[in-house]
Amino acid sequence: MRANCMADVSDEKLDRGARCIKTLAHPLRLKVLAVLAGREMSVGEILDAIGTTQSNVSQHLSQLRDKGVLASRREGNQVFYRVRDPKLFDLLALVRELFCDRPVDGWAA
Amino acid sequence: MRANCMADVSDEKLDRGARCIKTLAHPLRLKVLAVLAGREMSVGEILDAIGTTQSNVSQHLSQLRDKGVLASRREGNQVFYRVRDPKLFDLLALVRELFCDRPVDGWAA
DNA sequence: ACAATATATAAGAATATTCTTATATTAATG
DNA sequence: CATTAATATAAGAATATTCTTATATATTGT
Repeated sequence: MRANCMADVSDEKLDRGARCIKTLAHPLRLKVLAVLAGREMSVGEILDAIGTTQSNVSQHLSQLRDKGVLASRREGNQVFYRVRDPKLFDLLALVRELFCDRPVDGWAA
Repeated sequence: MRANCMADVSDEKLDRGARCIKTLAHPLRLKVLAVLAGREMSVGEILDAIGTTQSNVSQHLSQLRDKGVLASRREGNQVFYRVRDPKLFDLLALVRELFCDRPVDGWAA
């Protein structure tokens, strides 16, 4: 049954699926997820860790939150982001396993 | 250790990872994968199942093959494509699990 | 209320992806 | 070898994404 789990998927669902996957398909967003692995961080901390403009980080964070990948929480002046579901890292590990020659090395050719 | 599996990933590797994920991030390419679940198919058969131009399908198939998602085999006049690693469907199932409210329903809001 | 800090949003320029159209390649057949 | 069928490739137009710059909003402290 596994092999057939994708049969008869409607075009609309394929669109939504593609949009979801697209959410993960950007180096800065992957870096955000890497940095957020395990812990919660404020936008400022993420900004320091990532290295781009404040506006750019903010936009990527919004995108990740809008798609349900991240959750956020305001505390006074700051906003903290976290990965909503740790299964996400299983997914990313699977991506590596599938696309990498030598998984230990990280993302591959 | 799981939560930290993405720490210290180089920018270059993030780029490659994003490109890999991007390969899956298109409705027509997802549809190709759905259609190819389990079986091997010729370009012509895929074309019939997908519904777009011959050129367009061919380009998406190339992209999927170049990234290692699909493998191809020529037999006389025709070229047959297949999913290289069935783990791909585990990955897609995880995407659904993560992004869908009701997984049974398919890709979700 | 005002200034300072942290974050978000808007608008458009820069860039990348996708699609369309036309043409090329490859293999089979008469 | 000319023709047909199947698939691939090239070039550019159409479209979508990302980044930059400027500005807005929210919260805290004075």
